[in-house]
Amino acid sequence: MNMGTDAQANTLTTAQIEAVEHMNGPLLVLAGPGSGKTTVVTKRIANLIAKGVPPWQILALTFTNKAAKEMRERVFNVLDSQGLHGRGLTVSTFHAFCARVLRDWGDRIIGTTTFTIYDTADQRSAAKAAIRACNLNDSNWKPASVLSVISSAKNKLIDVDTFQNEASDFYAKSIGKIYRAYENILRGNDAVDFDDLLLKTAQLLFRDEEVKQSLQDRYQYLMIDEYQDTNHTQFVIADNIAKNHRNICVVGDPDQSVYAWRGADISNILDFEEQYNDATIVPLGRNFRSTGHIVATAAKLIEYNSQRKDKKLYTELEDGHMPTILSLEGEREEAEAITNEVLRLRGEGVLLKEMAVLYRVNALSRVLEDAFRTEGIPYVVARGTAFYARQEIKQALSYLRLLVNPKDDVAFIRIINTPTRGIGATSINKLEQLAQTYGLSMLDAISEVSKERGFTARSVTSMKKFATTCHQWQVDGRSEESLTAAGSLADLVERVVRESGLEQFYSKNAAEDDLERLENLEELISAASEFEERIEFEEDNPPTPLHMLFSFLEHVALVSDADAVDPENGAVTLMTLHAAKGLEFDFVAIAGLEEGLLPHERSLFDDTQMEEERRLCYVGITRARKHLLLTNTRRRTQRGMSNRTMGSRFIREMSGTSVHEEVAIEPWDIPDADPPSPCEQEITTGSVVRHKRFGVGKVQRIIRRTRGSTVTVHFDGGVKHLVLEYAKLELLPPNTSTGPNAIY
DNA sequence: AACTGTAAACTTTTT
DNA sequence: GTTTACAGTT
Repeated sequence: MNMGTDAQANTLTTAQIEAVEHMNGPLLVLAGPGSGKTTVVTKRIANLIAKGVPPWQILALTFTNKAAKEMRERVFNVLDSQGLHGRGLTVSTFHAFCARVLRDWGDRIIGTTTFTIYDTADQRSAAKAAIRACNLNDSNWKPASVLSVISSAKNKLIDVDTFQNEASDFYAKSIGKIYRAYENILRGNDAVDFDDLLLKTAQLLFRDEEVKQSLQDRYQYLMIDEYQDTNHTQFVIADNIAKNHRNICVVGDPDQSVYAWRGADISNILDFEEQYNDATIVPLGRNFRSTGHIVATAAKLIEYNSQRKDKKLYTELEDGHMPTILSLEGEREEAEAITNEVLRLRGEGVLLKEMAVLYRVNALSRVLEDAFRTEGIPYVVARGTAFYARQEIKQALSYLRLLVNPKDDVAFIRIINTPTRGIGATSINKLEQLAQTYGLSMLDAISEVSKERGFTARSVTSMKKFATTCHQWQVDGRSEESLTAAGSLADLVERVVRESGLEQFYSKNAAEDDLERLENLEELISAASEFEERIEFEEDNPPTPLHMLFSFLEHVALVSDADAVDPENGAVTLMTLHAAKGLEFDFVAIAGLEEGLLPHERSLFDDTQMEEERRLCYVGITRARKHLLLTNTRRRTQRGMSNRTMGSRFIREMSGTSVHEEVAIEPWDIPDADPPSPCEQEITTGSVVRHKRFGVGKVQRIIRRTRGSTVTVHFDGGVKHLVLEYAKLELLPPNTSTGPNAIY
């Protein structure tokens, strides 16, 4: 597995050379998949340095830590070969960069530089508390949906004041109130969420001339990768840094924009020419990665998107193997077909680390994992975030967070009684009240706890002991002794795991999952130790364990799934299509090409979302260098229910001279063990069907087409013409009576 | 206060 | 099929 194409060795195309040698002024590189984008970016950075730009004046922003790491390594390699060095060069993710800015200047905008970064679960707790604080019913106001509104506001640079000013209806006004309460909670806890990292940095650039000057002066050259996936707030940050020198280079591909749902604003890349009207534009259309049939298939698919600039994608590589589309009976068979292909290709000498299986939703990984395990094929699931979401890890991290940020009440509440130490819900509520009235953090409020205030003797003792332990950790984390001690971060983490009682708590039972939790805690300690070894710091200014802990917690908060992809591993990678962006493999399998899965059901009725699904599929296809296998099933079990499926429209769109279609199961060959229920029989004239909205009706007429068959159904409420594919009609036994109250 | 079992909701994708 | 929330029991 590799990022970027090395295949082209040292010869660059004219277009690539133009991009590499461009120095000053805005530059837009429109880089199709496999067009040597990473090569161009790395060589361009190296070229800037070779031409005398000090490395520390260059800022390169990527999407994942893994991409940043890879880019940094490749730049350093190029520099090494030229006898140059890149010390001080900043290659970072957008979020990590903003976190660093706020570590330096955060006191000017959020009142602290020692903030905690809240993850999704922490955000949910804060949002719940905010909803409660507004006296709103949290069954009507779901934390998740409220948060998504707040998040998309923040991604558009809309702060609380603006939001409330613009709120006109009851709904928006209520959300505005929750937004404000949520912000108050975060500020009170010295915490930021993911979106705050961007929003607060952008605001800082607006409001604080000194910060703006400092950043503008330092970063004379700005480079942004995956520009099609940046949101408006990110644009504002970049624009403000580059405003004066205008040395901004953005690289991206509108056809690979797959994060609109997360606030990515495709107009950032589409309007770049207008924003920077003297921009040089370099299109890279030649694909160096994939063989001819694969490129042709991808090109064919993406042409179905209407909202796009036509861009030719071509290759001069040989045609190679045809992509195979394979239809299987169920997901077990699908997984088996994929492992079979993996084994076959391994026999041909393809390395396992050069193979990947991609899917639309994480839930699909389970069956695939089973198949890989039974076949004994090494595999890695790219799910970097999952580890840190485990309860025992979250608990350990909460202890660590409280250590560096005593105001973090969300962390406090999570661990004050884990492991159980006799402090129940009532005591915690009372403590919360107490903290509120005194304007203290919950941890600090413990000093005000007493029997006179209505706490039980047991809880008072427990709480005081808890506070003392936390305090001791803080003191030791700052101590001079451990300041220079090697392994101090890992030691600190280990100590907290032990002294918090977590270790003992999970050692008590011999239960299998407790054993696993213990192992995970061990793994957290090794992760800390690994982090410690890797981190770079100025020699004259070694960090205290507490500082190290800050960086570690920040690192942990900003990992992405794709970061878990280990190029050294001799294993097949399993991951979502989203996580696969920017990667490439010799062999790629994409599972679940079915209507409702890819494209996902939530995109079926929205053209814009449908186009994003198509781009996602396009991204998947273009990850493959030589071998591509696309699979689907006739029936799939989801949420414990087995359902019939329909082949993805994308298959139809791709099929043609460049792909090879196979049906492993004949359409009528449905296994006897699982006889068809009435619902699975075909709808014909006279069939009685049920529609979600219109109720039960009788089919009067069917017009069959390869695409978009229509049915005319006589419902009680009238005659309707429906597109069979979309209507999701449920077939009922022929003699069912029709009518509004008819029950199957 | 702590633990146990059952009901309900739930998954798109993620920094 | 999995996770979370809540009610009921000790």
